[in-house]
Amino acid sequence: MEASYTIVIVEDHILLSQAIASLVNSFKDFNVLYTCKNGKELLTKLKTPKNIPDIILMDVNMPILNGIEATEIVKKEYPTIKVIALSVEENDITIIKMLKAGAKGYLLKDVEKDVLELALIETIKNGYYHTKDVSNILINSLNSDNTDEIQLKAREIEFIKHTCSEMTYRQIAEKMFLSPKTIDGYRDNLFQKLHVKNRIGLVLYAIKNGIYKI
Amino acid sequence: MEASYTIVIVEDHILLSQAIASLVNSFKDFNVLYTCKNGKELLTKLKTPKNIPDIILMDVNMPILNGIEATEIVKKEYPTIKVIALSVEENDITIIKMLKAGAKGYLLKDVEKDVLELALIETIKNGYYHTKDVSNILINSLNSDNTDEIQLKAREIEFIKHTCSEMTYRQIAEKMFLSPKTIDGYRDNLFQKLHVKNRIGLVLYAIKNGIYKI
DNA sequence: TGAAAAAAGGGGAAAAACACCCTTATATAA
DNA sequence: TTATATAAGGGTGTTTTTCCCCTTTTTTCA
Repeated sequence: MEASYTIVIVEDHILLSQAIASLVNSFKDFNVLYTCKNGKELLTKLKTPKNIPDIILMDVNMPILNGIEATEIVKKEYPTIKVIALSVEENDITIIKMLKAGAKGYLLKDVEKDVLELALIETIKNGYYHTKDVSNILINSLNSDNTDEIQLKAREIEFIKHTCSEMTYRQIAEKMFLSPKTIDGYRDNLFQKLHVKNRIGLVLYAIKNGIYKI
Repeated sequence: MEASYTIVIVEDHILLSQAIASLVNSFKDFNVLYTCKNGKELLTKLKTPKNIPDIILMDVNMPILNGIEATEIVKKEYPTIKVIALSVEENDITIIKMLKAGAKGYLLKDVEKDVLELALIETIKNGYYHTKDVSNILINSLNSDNTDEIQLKAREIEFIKHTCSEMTYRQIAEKMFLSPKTIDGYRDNLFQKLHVKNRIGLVLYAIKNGIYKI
């Protein structure tokens, strides 16, 4: 029988993308339709009906259009496509965000290839696949109500970015056309909001959450 | 003819490791002997003579024993094995460190698979392979004498780590059983040494160089 | 072994960061 | 339409950081 399912890989590192493609192609019943470098490229591709796959293997950290945003759009526009997240990120919040966005599974990049194959099979069969680790994270996140997203405003993000660039608050004030006193307000506000003690806490938060890239 | 060359892959993310293995096995004339999760595992494996490969594809950022240290040891103990670095790291210093350690090539993880194959072929044939980008970095590094390694002392690293944990200098002084004034000296010294403007620069440096892990 | 370099400690002052608390528009939702 | 939230701006005072200068002690090495 010709029961082969089509996979699309979205991953910004081409070599890894092609390597994973090679692996997936070695699985019985699965073959890779094409690969993409980021979410934007994927959305362009999907506009052609013959480019609609059964499953998308989606990296989370990508430039231009990241995995979370891309998944949201894909689920809205092509609800039949199943998305499996593939990431090095073990961060609870990222995982939850990705699942909220509509991913049917979340695989860490240090699983065995058999797990990947199983995830593909199960997702076709049952519509989803979760490893034990991810299930645990999900359960924990339901218990503790840490789901309340800290929502940062564009202006606050701008401020944080400048802080990360070793600028003094006075310099930031000039750059943002605000008085140093207003900048003081931004800072005080963020310290409280993000539960940090000082500028360094801000920088750490920014790096953790992808606001500032090293 | 039976002219097949053996490859070992050292990479901490198992799925990627196996994916790259699948890719390399698809190349004519190359096949993967085995894969390792880190440098330590590699060194254990290499003790058995039949586990000596022609080429090692070595990730740079790994836990336990990283690519740079592992390469140094491999080159010393098994000088005939050729090491090719495989990394997402585009950082000049990392690349130079890796090449100094004895790597015969440095590939970024966003090259095409053909480049990987070419690198393997060329390394067998000529003993080395460099992409244009890496060659440029090498040339630049020879011109500018930024080769002078910044050598941090254990005590300085301790200080930086504390700084990264949102501690004030007074708190650090207590923790390190030093007077706040001595801590001042550490800081001033490091600012100069690492060419940074303030604490934030220190934190950024620490994260970039793996001194402080987020 | 004696000079040089590095580590440890410090004084004083200016600048910046931090904390707390306030006003005034301006939306925005009940 | 009146509460309520939110964005922008600010005052005052304390603490911490930063900078530039210095001395003493300990290592290092020529």
